[in-house]
Amino acid sequence: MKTKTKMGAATTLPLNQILAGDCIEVMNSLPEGSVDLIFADPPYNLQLKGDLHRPDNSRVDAVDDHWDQFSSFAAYDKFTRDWLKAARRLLKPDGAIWVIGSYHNIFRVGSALQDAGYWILNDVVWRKANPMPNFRGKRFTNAHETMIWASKGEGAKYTFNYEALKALNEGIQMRSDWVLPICNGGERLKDENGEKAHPTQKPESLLHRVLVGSTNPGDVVLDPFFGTGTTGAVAKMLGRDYIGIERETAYRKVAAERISRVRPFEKSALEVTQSKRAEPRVPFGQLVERGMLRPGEMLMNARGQSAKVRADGTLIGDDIKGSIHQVGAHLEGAPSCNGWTYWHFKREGKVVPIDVLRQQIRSEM
Amino acid sequence: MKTKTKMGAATTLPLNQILAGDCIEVMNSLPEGSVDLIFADPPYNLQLKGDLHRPDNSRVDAVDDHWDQFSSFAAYDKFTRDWLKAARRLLKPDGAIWVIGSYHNIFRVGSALQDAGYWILNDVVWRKANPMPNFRGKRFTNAHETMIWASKGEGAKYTFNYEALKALNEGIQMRSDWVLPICNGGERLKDENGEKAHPTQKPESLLHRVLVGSTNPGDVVLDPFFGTGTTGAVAKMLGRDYIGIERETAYRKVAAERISRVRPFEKSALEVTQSKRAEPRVPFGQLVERGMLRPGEMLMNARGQSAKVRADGTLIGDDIKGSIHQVGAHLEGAPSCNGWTYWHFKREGKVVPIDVLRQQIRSEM
DNA sequence: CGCGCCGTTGAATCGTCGC
DNA sequence: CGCGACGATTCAACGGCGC
Repeated sequence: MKTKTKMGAATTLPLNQILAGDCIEVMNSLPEGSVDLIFADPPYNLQLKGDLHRPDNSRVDAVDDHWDQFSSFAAYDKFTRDWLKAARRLLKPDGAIWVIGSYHNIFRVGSALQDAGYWILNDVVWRKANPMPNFRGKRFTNAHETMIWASKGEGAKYTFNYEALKALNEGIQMRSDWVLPICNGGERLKDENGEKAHPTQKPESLLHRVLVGSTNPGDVVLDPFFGTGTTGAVAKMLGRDYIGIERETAYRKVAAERISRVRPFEKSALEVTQSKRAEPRVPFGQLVERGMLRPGEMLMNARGQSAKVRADGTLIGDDIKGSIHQVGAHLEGAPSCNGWTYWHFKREGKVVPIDVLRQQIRSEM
Repeated sequence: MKTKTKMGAATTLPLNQILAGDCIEVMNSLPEGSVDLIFADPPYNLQLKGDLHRPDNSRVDAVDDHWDQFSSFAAYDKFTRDWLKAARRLLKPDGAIWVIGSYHNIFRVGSALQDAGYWILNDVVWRKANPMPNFRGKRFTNAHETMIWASKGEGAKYTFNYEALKALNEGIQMRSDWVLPICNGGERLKDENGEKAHPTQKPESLLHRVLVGSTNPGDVVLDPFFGTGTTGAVAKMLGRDYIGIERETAYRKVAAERISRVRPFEKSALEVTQSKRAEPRVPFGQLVERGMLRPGEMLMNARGQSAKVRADGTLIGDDIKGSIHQVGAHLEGAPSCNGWTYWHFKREGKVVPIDVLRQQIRSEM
């Protein structure tokens, strides 16, 4: 696994390392536009009675009056806006960000994301298969957390491996609610005393879905609140490069040991079901040029209507000339039409979609 | 059913009526501290542009109504803060509020609630059993909406009928994620032309759970964005008093007719919420995400043929890629194959069908 | 009457490339 | 940046109709 190999705009990108320090300062020291994906699990230490600290570690005396409550939100908002701004600088133009939180902080985070210019693509609910019950019976069992997935701005491109996620879900497109168990059992990291090493360790299954869905092998994934390194561990498994930032020495130690034990999956297993969009374009005219279809030959649609192939790869119907797509759309009175699946030709008595010929060309490429 | 009977702090409370006008002005005309619960379904500010077509080229009937148009986030925020302030004035000290929204607006709403001094009790996810798919394959199916439940402030009392909800949930503590179908079929109200009367009518099952859980019979429930009156209809069924506020004459008319047809204490709404579930579907990909099977690992059939597991939950054999079922069917030359019983993996020298892993997941759900 | 097939529909921020 | 061309893309529920 490579370390310190990719060059950024200004300085070297420290790949597959856990950087020590405050995430905002560290992010500001990294080269602009160098990261494909950010996954962030920021602290949400709001409203925790008895042990309330602001994100800057100053202690909050009391939250029993309205003013102090507001000041606490204001401090959290400032912290959120600051780290989101630093994160935004690091993202490539076509990069994306995931942030996870609960009702204590996710509304602050979502608003700050929108205000900073990020473009929300989905909010995704992690529905915990085995949440902790609400012991006092005063509220609903808090059985989910919310993730926000956002691109760098409206109109920005982003990576979405639609077909791979659909495959993960056995052929049905992946929904915005994910049912996954919380992290426990052997996956839950323990410290020297046998206590859990981190209070909110995220399950690897969650990161697996995030990274399979919104990155490609070789992409750089940054986690500014690395904790015990679930993001790094799954990135390594999946052949992605990671950069972790973590303030606490104890977490960095646990994370480094954990990741060193991870064995990456073999490369061939990382190739994932591809979308047709990724396939090379084949102009319809090539079918004519190659003699797979002859000028003058008739194509048919499902309703038995036909159009004639011309030497330049256009079709001519009763009252329209144009591409396979245009003539199809015209006949259907539809705004658009995929001519490849719409039109058929006859060979040895059988009616075959012309897409078969395109597949043949692609397989030879 | 009573109307205009309860006395507020200053003036008469107009019970079981639909008030015409802007909700902020109307709320400001009602007596302070007079309402037990507010349920609000404000405009979502969807920001839709252009048309969207299904793969069959039919056009999606978008929510493009004038009431959902805002010029900016700032304008939406001002609107939200204003109506939340007016609502807060109306609430009794031990009252509570529910607001529903999607990722377009819910983060603005949640932040505004917190800033106004409300105390969030839960965020509750409505997981739609039958959402509209993502037709272009560019994002996750937007399969849920989010509701925020908040008391008037930290430490305020609020109504929570724990046992009633537990009973509704077959004896298990009610969770923060509710699986309910969207409103269609006979429940969906139509106008004179047979078109849907309102673009975003909420299902009665949703309101049923909200009102059973957070009000008592005789409580006053206010809905400032009444629409076609689902809140009023369910309140009447359950023996609660309602106050609706709605700007659009057409919606008020439909709502009034609808509510007049409601018989109180009908049990039908109860039946709606309790749909018996078949065994939950477990996608094979979950075994991979959860680390029960490793990408790169080999599965075997009874004849000793094998295929390799990939990171997206597909298999790759000698000459075929696809789902566990597809690859199995291919190897057998059969039209179909149950991959769950067909494929086996090795653990500690023993060969085990993968269905064992599926059973394990189901037992955790 | 029942079953299966077909058409319709739902709070949707739903392309990308080349010229 | 605008414009035109290419061409990719859907799940569950319900109602109506035909057999």
